[in-house]
Amino acid sequence: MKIEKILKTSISLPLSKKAVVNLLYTTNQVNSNLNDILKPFDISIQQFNVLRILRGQKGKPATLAIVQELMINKMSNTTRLIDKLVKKGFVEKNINATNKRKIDIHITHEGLSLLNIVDLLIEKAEEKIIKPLTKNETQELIRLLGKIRLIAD
Amino acid sequence: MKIEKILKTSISLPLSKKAVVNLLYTTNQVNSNLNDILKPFDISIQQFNVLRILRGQKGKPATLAIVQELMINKMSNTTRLIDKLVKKGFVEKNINATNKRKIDIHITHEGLSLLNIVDLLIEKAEEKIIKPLTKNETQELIRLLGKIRLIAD
DNA sequence: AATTAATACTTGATTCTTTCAGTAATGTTT
DNA sequence: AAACATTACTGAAAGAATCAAGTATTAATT
Repeated sequence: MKIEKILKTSISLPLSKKAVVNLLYTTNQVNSNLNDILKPFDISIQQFNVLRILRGQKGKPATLAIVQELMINKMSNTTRLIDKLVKKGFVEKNINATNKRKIDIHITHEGLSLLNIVDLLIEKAEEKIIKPLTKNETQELIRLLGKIRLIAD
Repeated sequence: MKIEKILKTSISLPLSKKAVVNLLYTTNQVNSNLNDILKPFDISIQQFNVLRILRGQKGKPATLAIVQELMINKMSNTTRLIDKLVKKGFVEKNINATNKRKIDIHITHEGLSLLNIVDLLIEKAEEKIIKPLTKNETQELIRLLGKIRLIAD
C-alpha cells in the first residue's frame, strides 16, 4: 500500500517523510515475518540477534557493554535479556577475571545448535523478503541505508 | 557501523541478510530518534501514527477496523491503544449510527493541536534523517522499500 | 420467525519489555 | 585515602504484545 493512501492525504508529503514512513512500515512487515519464524523456537528477534553476536565472538567472551553496543535495540534491558538466554541454556555468564565488575558472556553449545537450525530458516525468509529486488537494487538499498545510519544523533 | 562488524563475521554474508539486517538496524535508529521527540508529549510512535491516520480522515470518522488495517497491528491492541488516546482527550469514540457494532473514531480539536505541534518537530527530524541522501537517492529508497513491501506473506 | 453464522469490538489473563531509581562492587583519579 | 566513574544487578511500575474467550449486533439460512 502506498504511504499516501495509508495517511489518506491528498497533498503530497515531503519526500523525507515519505521515505521515513516507508522505512517504518516496511520494517514492521519484515519484523513480523521474522518473528513468525522464531516463534516456534520461543526466542525473540532481540534474543536471536544476541546469539548471533555471541557466535560472532568465536570463543572469545563478550561483556554486557559490548553486547549492548551491538544490539539492534539499544533501549532494551540487556541484563534481563541475557538472563533469559541463560535460563534457556543458550548462553553462559561468568565474572571477568581481570575486572570483576564485568561479566563474560558466551554462547553455549546448545545455543550454537539452535542458532544453526534457526539461521537456515531465517536466511530463507530473508531471501524471500529481498527477492523482489535485483542484485543491484539490493546493493543500492544497503548503500542507502548505510548512509542514513551515519547521521549523528 | 558495517553489518559485518556488528556480527563480527569474517565470511561475507548473503546479500539478502545484509539488506535485512541493515534495514532493522537503520529503522531502529530512526525509531529511537523519533521516540525522543515524542517523549516529552507522552505519546508513542504508534499513538502518533493513529492520530495522523485520523487526521487524514478529514472529519469523517474511521472505524476501529480501518485504523487497525492502516496500523498493521492486532485488533485487541488497537482497542486499548485508542482507549489511551481517548483518555488523553485526543480522540473520541462513538457508536456508529447505522451499524451499532462499529464505532466511529475521530480526532478531537485537542488531538489536532497536538499533532500540528508535534508534526513540525517530526518533520524536522525526518529531514535530518534523510539528509545524507540526495533527492534521487531518496526516491530510489522509497521505490525499493515499496517493492519489498509487496511480498505476499 | 427462529436459528445460525459472521462481524465488530471488548475484556481478561499472561507474559514480555521498558524505564527509572537505587544499590553494590570494583576501578580510576586526584 | 577520598572522591569519582564504571559496570552490572534489582525492584517496582507502567506499557505493550498475545491469545483466548466473551458480548452485542447484524446478516444469512432454514
